[in-house]
Amino acid sequence: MSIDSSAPTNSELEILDILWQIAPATAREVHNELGKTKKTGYTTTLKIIQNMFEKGMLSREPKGQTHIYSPTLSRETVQQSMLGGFVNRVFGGSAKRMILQALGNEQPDAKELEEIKRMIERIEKENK
Amino acid sequence: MSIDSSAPTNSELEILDILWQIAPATAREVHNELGKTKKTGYTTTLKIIQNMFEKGMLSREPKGQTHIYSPTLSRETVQQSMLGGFVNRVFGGSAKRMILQALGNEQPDAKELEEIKRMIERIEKENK
DNA sequence: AGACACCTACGATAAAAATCGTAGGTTTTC
DNA sequence: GAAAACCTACGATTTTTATCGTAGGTGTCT
Repeated sequence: MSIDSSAPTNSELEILDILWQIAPATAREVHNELGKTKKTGYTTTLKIIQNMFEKGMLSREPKGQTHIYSPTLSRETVQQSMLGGFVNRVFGGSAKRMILQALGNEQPDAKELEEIKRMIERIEKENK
Repeated sequence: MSIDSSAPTNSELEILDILWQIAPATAREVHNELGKTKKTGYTTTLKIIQNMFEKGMLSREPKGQTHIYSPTLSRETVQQSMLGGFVNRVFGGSAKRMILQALGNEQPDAKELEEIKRMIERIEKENK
């Protein structure tokens, strides 16, 4: 068993990423988007989408002879749970260490730093 | 091909985690540590360690009839590259969005927030 | 020397993920 | 209404990861 059984695989994440932008959409539409950066067959995309539906990651509605798919979870929800798993696995559960490393390595620009600082100050006020 | 071909799998990461603490160490020693939280056989641990050696993730030296293993990359280096891959895959490359999400969800305590703020201010000074 | 304990290497198996081919059904178009 | 162009479902294959069993070597203890 995996650490987070609801974590999408990389291929699933690519599909979610597209669906979060264009949902509701058919498998064909997802595949066309995917085709811009990937060269796999249509049935491959379809199969992964069907697997995701089986797992409950996508919902679907029939339309004519095809299906229209949508993600069941929001981008934020999935990001949050994946972030939690990642921090646990890679940073021993310490979000602080992960953030410090990200700040050190990714060199965010001044505007981004300000935004992060504002976020921290807001949290500090809430905790007071 | 995966997005980051040097990314350790979860099992590999568990072993790295132990080796970063006790290296240099034999497969048996790693397995004993691992046994505290996992109940897999010794040959399983050994096989993963051998695969990691094949991939270049571990170096080893013979000692008597056994081998002594060490990670070839530091914890910080691996964390950094995994973090980069994760931000790309899950947050579309935006470290800022990832950090904001982490701050919002993980509820770090006041001391940690201060530490992060100090880090930001240090970076801001460097950029001036 | 014989028994026991330990080690390695190697291949077998299992499970999960990714990929594709094919068969069979609509819809569209001439 | 036949042909072309879609669609779906389903199974087969490949690849990767995880797991273990077994065969065989080296050393140790009595």
